[in-house]
Amino acid sequence: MSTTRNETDVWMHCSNSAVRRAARQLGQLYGGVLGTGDLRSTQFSLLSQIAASGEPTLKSLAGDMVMDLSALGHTLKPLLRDGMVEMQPDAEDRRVKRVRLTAKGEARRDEMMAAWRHAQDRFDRLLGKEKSAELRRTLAHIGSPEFAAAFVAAGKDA
Amino acid sequence: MSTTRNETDVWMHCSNSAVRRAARQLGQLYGGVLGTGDLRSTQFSLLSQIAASGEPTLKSLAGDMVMDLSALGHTLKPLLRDGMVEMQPDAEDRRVKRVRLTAKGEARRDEMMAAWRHAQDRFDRLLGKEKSAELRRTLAHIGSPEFAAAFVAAGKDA
DNA sequence: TGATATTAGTGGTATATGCCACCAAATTGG
DNA sequence: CCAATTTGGTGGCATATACCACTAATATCA
Repeated sequence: MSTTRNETDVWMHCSNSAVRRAARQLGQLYGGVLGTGDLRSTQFSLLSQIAASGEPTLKSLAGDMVMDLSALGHTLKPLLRDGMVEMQPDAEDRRVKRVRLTAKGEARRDEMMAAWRHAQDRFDRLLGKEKSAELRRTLAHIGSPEFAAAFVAAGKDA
Repeated sequence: MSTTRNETDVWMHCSNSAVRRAARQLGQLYGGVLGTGDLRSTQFSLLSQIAASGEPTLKSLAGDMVMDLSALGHTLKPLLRDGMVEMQPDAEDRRVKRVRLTAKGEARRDEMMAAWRHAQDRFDRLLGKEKSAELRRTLAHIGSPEFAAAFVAAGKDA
């Protein structure tokens, strides 16, 4: 009755549309596997990055996530409210705030790890392990500050 | 001062995190090129898909965009308000509503096409034309209903 | 045909994310 | 050391997106 899928579809031409569409799909699929627990898949990502960073400042975390600083602040609010993370001002520079996981946050994240691995395994199997790794490399590159800088620089002339 | 970028970063392991992060980056970069006009890059994508589909029903458009039906409804609201699109009930089936671009919507979209092409060209040049096309193919596959079905089916056993 | 199930959309609520204006703290230049 | 600038965060507002409960219209089938 629809879903005509022809060559005029946007995501065949526009990388931005394509990656957003894929993000929606993966959000649904991973979310389905993670189930309706305390944490959504985006929050799981954020907690994981915080854990990987140690005790990052909001600024550096926003940079790592390629997220607007204020967007990060907003996104953290429910996690603070639910006691998954805590924030405290830096001792050296009183402008700076650092985030870290609470015990509860770590516990919840640990509980989700198994389900996440299921989802990721399924994805890898479906796309092929090598293709999947290659895709992550490409996307990591696109998300890098070097890529952003080069993209902006490429527009200086035109 | 930060951005330590080590192998523990989430997007090296999690395709979902990786694609979301890349989506944020491209949103910024394309958005920067498109400038602060009437339409954001997401709205441009949506208008383009509507144009490509002819006069789609909300349901089929949501399917094409891999978007929740209600999310699509919400996303369309500002576009309706600003007269970019219009909706009318289907003649055959009174449950169904169809969307189409207004003259204004088409005009605005046309105005943005040049800027969009600049952004896309820059992206293609930076990543390499072939790699870029390959990426879009991969992402289109991930966004396809077949992929979603296979992903869900792969979880039936475990 | 009439009860039931399915389908398409709507509205509410919550998270996700960006831009802008603003504030406080720190840095820099004289 | 003080004034101007830069830097890190916050809050408001708007869009993006999901899930749920609900309604209206259609399709099914006994």
